[in-house]
Parts: sequence; structure tokens; C-alpha cells
Amino acid sequence: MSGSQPLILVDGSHYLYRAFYAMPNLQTSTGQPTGAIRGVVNMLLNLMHEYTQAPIAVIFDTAKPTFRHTMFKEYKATRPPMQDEMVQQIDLTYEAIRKLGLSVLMRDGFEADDIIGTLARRAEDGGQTVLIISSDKDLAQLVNDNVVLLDSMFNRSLDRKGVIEKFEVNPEQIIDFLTLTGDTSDNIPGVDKVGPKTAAKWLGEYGSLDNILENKDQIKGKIGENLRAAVAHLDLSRELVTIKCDVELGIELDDLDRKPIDAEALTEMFEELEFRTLVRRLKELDGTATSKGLGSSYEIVTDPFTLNTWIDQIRQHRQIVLDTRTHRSKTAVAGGFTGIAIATDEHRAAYIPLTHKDSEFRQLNTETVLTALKPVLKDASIVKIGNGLKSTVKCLLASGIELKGEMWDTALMSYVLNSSAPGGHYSSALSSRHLQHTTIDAKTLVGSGVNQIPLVEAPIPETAEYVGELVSVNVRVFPILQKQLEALTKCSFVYSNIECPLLTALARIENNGVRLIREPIDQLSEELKSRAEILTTKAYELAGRPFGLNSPKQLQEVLYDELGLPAPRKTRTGTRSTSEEILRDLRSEHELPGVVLEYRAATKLKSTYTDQLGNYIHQTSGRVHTTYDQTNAITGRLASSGPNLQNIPIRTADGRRLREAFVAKEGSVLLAADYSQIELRIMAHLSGDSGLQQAFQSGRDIHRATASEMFSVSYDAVTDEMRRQAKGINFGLIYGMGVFGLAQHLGIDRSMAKKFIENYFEHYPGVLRYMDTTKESAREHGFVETLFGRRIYLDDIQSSTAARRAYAERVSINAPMQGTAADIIKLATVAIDESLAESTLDARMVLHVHDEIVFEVSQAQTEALRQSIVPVMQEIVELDVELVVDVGVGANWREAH
DNA sequence: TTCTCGCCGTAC
DNA sequence: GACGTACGGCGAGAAT
Repeated sequence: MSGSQPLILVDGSHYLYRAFYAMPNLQTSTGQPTGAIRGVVNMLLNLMHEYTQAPIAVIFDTAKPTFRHTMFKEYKATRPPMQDEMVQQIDLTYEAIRKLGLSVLMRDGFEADDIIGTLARRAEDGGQTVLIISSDKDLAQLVNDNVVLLDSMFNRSLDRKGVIEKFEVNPEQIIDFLTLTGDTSDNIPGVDKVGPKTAAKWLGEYGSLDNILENKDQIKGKIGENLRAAVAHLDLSRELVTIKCDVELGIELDDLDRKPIDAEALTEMFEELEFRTLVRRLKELDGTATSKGLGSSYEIVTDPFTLNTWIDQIRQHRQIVLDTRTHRSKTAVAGGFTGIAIATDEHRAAYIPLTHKDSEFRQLNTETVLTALKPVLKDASIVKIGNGLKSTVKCLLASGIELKGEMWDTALMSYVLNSSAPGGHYSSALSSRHLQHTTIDAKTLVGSGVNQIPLVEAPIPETAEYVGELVSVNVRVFPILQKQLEALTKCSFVYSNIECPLLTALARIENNGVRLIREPIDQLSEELKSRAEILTTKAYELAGRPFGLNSPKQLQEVLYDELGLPAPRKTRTGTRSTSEEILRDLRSEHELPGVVLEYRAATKLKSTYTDQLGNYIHQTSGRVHTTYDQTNAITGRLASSGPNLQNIPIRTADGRRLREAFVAKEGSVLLAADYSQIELRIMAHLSGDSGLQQAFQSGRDIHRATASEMFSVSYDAVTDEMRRQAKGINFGLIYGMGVFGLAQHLGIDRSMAKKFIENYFEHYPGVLRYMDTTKESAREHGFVETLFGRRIYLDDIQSSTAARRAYAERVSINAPMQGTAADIIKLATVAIDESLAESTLDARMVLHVHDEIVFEVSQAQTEALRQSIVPVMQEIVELDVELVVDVGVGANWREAH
């Protein structure tokens, strides 16, 4: 006895047609068509997975005429005959269903609907609830408080309320409703020109068809005439649409109970039909699968019916784990979806291929899938889980869909827990670290290097295995990371209040992009080209021979062997350095080093910037859309790539010319807002040093104030040289610099540098104390923290190798300051993103450069924007020293800075 | 021929 | 060995 389990009645003919048309060309090597069988079995396995105990009966129409044909010879006369390929699959489909342990029912002379109706009534008489699966709207007449119609084509289940919403009549009025509208597919006549709207209106007014007919003379106009003309045949139509609920079936409900799966016979059958993935899936169901870690095979969703069963499951689980694969597009800024993998729990995952170049499979239309998924994605009560959700959010935003509800991005969770975790934070790395499972190497799917193919060109089954595995990894990794986060309050804060909301803000910034005009960079490129040519000739003359100017190795030979210049310090690998610093010193010895420096400056700018940036201008937007990596910098900073817009030159005049190519759209300007001296201010706050804090509070130039202290002269008496040296110390401290480094940097000897540093610490003892306690705490805990509790782990802090240990110590000094600055600007970015979304300002963020945010704003609203963002940036957190934000406005980025 | 690594230089 | 965090171009030698 099935107890509280519902009785599930599946409209088998409906399944069969859906499956057949989803996979029309599938056949075995011997030519047996199999698409319909496979589709039906797949859908039933889904159902069996969802309802593990419930009796499931699959009911079919037969080929014989029914009592309706006897009543009305035109009944279903317009139906085309069933295709041969389908006929050839029917018996095998029945066989497969029986082997699954489910019942197959059909009766000559009756339609599937009548058997479904009969069983539904009998079951509910016995107090059982019934779930009918079909997209046939006729079955809506069976719905009541105990009978629900699961209409997968409409993406929802129709209970009494659902029927009323969809048809605007009660389930009890459905028969009359169908009689009035008729049914073209069954060739049942209704009333001419009466469709669902009119039928619902009349039934709302008169209650029933009988009552409508009693008042038929009151209905005016042509439509009234049509009604009166139809009276003669309406009784017949009503009888035709009425489902017969008392068919003599000769079985008991108990006969429908689930039987064990005949795995052996099914496996044999599937092997014959060449259903390889189904064989694997069966083994899992049967519990005989050899566990190869996650070792599942993943369903490939190619028809709306299966898609909708998945969506129903998402609704039930209240969570969706998804992995979207996206590709670049010339027309869409955010590109498009290659495919989407979804999972609801750890047992199963599905891949929905969308734009693969694989003709073996029918693929659902992206828009269809998004439309179907949209209610789930926008449902704030359904939890969203993924790895790298930003790319998903970008593509969805471009399709006008905003992801709502809790978002758990396992990459961000992992990053917050340990930003320097070995291997990174992609699904594959999380799988290795947390599940001890090695995922399929992407290379096996798309290759690598020049032979690498875009995922759209990868075959669908292999892609499904690959992406399905990744989404399954996230199903399993998520609870592990969530538990770890829950144990760490401050890390949870960083996730929930900084990284997670930032993902959406960054998605918008990336989609916005920044306008870049080609002309000035191309012109600069030309200039640099001729300059480099002249310098090359000159260098060859000075060297006495041509050589690879770009090659440090060849340059070493020329400078140190052939020209005999004094060999400088070695690089890390023991070669003689040709770095800028060394060449600058060598300028006094020979003309060549200076020429090389000029050449390098020109070619660096050309090869890295002017020759590259133009290629990143998007064809339709005319803008450059960088990607911000939220999980790569161990301190919490963002990184930018494709192109990197965080290292666009600014120091040299040539470099600044490049910035003139970054412009606002017509009628707008760029507004750059940057935090002034944010890391030093954070040092003042974190160290609590009153002298440094006062220096900031005085509002004076911080380097000049430092110099005044260190050199014991009045503020006004500080020379430019003194200021330069103080500035060197200030920055050196942030980077954890030592005596040697400072000496090097300032071009002074080590004893002098040592004195400078001692002098500094005498005047700012709080800073010294802070450095010491930070290092001590790092040694004790193995990590340091930012102001908001972001952790930076330092594995080498206890290293027995002095160099490694020293390095870890420098990081321990720098990371809290750099990281706190990152936390602050990220919080501001989130707050500004939200306030811009709510405001009517024609303004958007277009760039993010560590301590600077660049906006594009309509010229007229420049001041309004400034006033809306500056307080947010300055007051996003209250420190012991105030945060100062400088704002610049201009037609281009150079002017705005 | 392709891949990986080191050097170098740009930003904050 | 010596100043933190990034990205990326180029050359050179190793791997194929």
C-alpha cells in the first residue's frame, strides 16, 4: 500500500510525442530509431527520482477507434497519422517502462484521458491524492482539492487555484468551457468566434453552459447568432470533451504499486539500444555503480518538458546550483550562454546545451530556457549557488534578468576563507582540496594553446560530463565552505557585506565598459614606431653592431662584455641586470644605456598599450570591457585583465596621452574620485600613533609633515629633498621595507637609511609598536587581518629560511593596510552601486583602480553625482583619521585625474 | 612548433 | 637577499 504517497498518472502519449520531437533523428547503428524511447525513459527516471515510492502508471492511447469516433465520425479526423519512426518505438517504450517497475495501461475503445479520469476518481475516493502529468488542457476538468495537473509545458502545476488563474473558470466549468471553445486539434466544433476569453466571460456571468443556453437570446450581435447556431451540436461536443470516469479496467489500485527495477534486463536492453549514459544512470539507481568519486553521468536537457521537470525540482529544493558557460560575442557586450548546468541536490545534475555547434542534438533556444528559468532566478526565496557567479550575472543582466535572493559563490567563499589557498578557487581546485576528487581537465575537452577550441565547438555529451561534474562539485563543496564560514563571524561579514554584493556591482561595471577612441592611440602608436626605429639605429651605432634590443641577454653581452661597462648586481638567477635602475646609473659611463631606456619606454608603451588596447574595443558598444578578478589578489584587491585597465600609464607625458583616449560618451564627462593617501591613513588608524594621526588631522601635506618631524625643522622650512626622502620612508613603511631597500630607493648609504628609519620611529613610536605587534600576531596565528576581519594567511612566517620568513613578514605589514584599503573601496563601490540603481542620475561606474572609481555622468549632473558619492566614500567607515576623496572631472581620463 | 619561465615595466 | 599587490609583452630555452 502506498500510504500518503500520491498516485501519479502519466499521459504516456504526451511523453512519447515530446520525446520524439525533441530527439527525432536518434537511432542505433542498426537503424532502429530510439529518440522517443530514450526521452520517455529519461523523463520517467526523473520522476522516479523525485517520487521514490509513489505508484506511477503510464497511460497510452491505442490505435483503435474509440467510442468518440463512433459518436462523431469527424473526431480527430485532422490528425496526421503517426510517423513510422515513432511507431517503431512504441512497443519498446512499453517494455522499458515495465522493466522500470511501472505500470503501462491502455484500453481499446477508450482514450488515455478516460483511463486517467477513472483511476483519478477511484484513488481520491480512497482518500489518495493524485498527480496527473500531461499538457492536455482537457484534463483540467479532473482537478479538484485532491487532484493536481502537472503541466510541464506551462512550467507549473495546476491545482484548483492554478486552473482558475489559467482558464479564468473553475475546474468544474472546464467541460462547459471546452464545449464552447471547441478543440481544433481534436476537430471538435465549439461556438464560432468564441475563444477562451469569451467562454470564461459567459461562464462567469451565467455559471454554466445550460444556463447560458437558457439565456441565449440575451446575447447580442454576431456572436449571439453564432451561439444560437451552435446549439444543435453543442450537446455532442460536450459529450466528446467529457472525460469518462467509469471505465471498466479490471484492475485494482494496488496493482499499480511500484515494482523493483529489472536492472539486468534493462541494462541489456539499453546496451542494445546504445543508451550508454542511461546504462550508467541505471547502475546508480540500482546502487551497483562503481563509485569513481563524483562519478555520475549527467542528463542533457533538450526539450521543454524535461527542462520544466528540473525547474519544478528547483522549486521544491528551494535552491539552484548552477554553472553557466558563456562565450564572447561581437554583438552582445556580455556575450552569450554556451550552455547552463543545473543541479538541485548531490545526486543529479543536468546540462542544457544552448549554442553548441553540434548537429547531433536538438538544442533549446536560449530565450526559451531563460524565460522558463526566469521566475526561479528572480525568486528571492530560492537560494543561488555557483562558482564565479559574476559571469552568470553579467549575461543575465544583459538579458534583462536580475538574479535575486541569497547568493553563495563558492569561489568567493573560498577566497574569503583563505585568499592564498593553493590552486586557487575555481571549482576544479575546490574539488581537489575539499572532495579529494580530480575533475575532468578542461584540456581534454577543448585542448590548449593554439589548438584550443571554443566550448561552443565541443561535443555536447562531453561538455555535459565536464560542466555537470563542476556543478556537482559545487553542490558538495557549498555546505563545507558554508560551515567553515559560519564558524568565523568576521569572514562571514566580509563575504556577506563585501564580496558577495560586490559581484553584482562589478558585473554592472564590466558590462558598462569605458569608451575608448581609437584615433589618438593609433596616432601615438605611429609616433612611437618611428621613435623606436630612430633609437634602434642609434643603439646599433653605439653598440657597433645590430643586436636584439629587446633581449636582456644580448644587451648584457653588449654592455658588459663588449663595451666593458661596470657589471652591476646580479638578478635573482645570477644574470647581470639591465633594469631601468641599473641603466640609469650607467648613463654617466656611456651613451647607450640612455638610448636603451628611451627605446624601452617607447616600445613598452607601444607593445603593451597602444598596439593592444584598440583590439579590446567592442564592436557594438565602442567601449572596452575589462574583467575584474575578485579572487586573485591575496590582500583583497581586485585584479583587472583583458585588458588590464589598472596599469594604464600616468607618470610620463606619453603615457598620459594614452589616457586622453579614455573618454565619456557624447554629452557626458568622466568623473574620477580617488582616496587620498588611503593606505597611510589606514596605517595611522591601525597603529593608533597620535603623531601620525595629528599630521593627517592638521590637513597638511603628509610627506612634508613627516619631513618636518623627522628633520626637526618647521613645516615651512621643509625642502623638496627632505619631502622626497620622507615620502620614500612613508611608502617604504607600507611595503615593509628594510634599511637596504630604503637606501637603494633614496640613493643614500645604508647607515644613513638606518638613521632615517630610527629617526622616523622615534617620532612615530606607535607605528613601530604596530609593526612589531602585527608581526608577532602573524607568527602566533599564521595570518593577519584587515580592519574588517579579512584574513591573509602567511605560510612562511615560521619558515626556517630567512628570506622566506622576511618576505612573509613584509607581507604581514603590507597586507592589513592594502587589504583594509581594498575593503573600504569595495564597501563604497557596493553602496554607490545601490544608490545609483535607485537614483535617477544619468551616471554609471566605468572603472575601478584600487583607490579610484571612475564614473561616466551626464555633463549637467556632474555636481549632483559628486555630492552623492563623495560623502559615501568618505563616510563608509569611520576611522580615527578622516578619509579624504579627491574628485576630478574632464572630457577624458587624463583631464579627470 | 609550442610551452614555460624569467626579466622587465606599468599601475596603485 | 634586500619593497607590497597585480597583468602582460618579449625572448630564450625546453619540450614536443
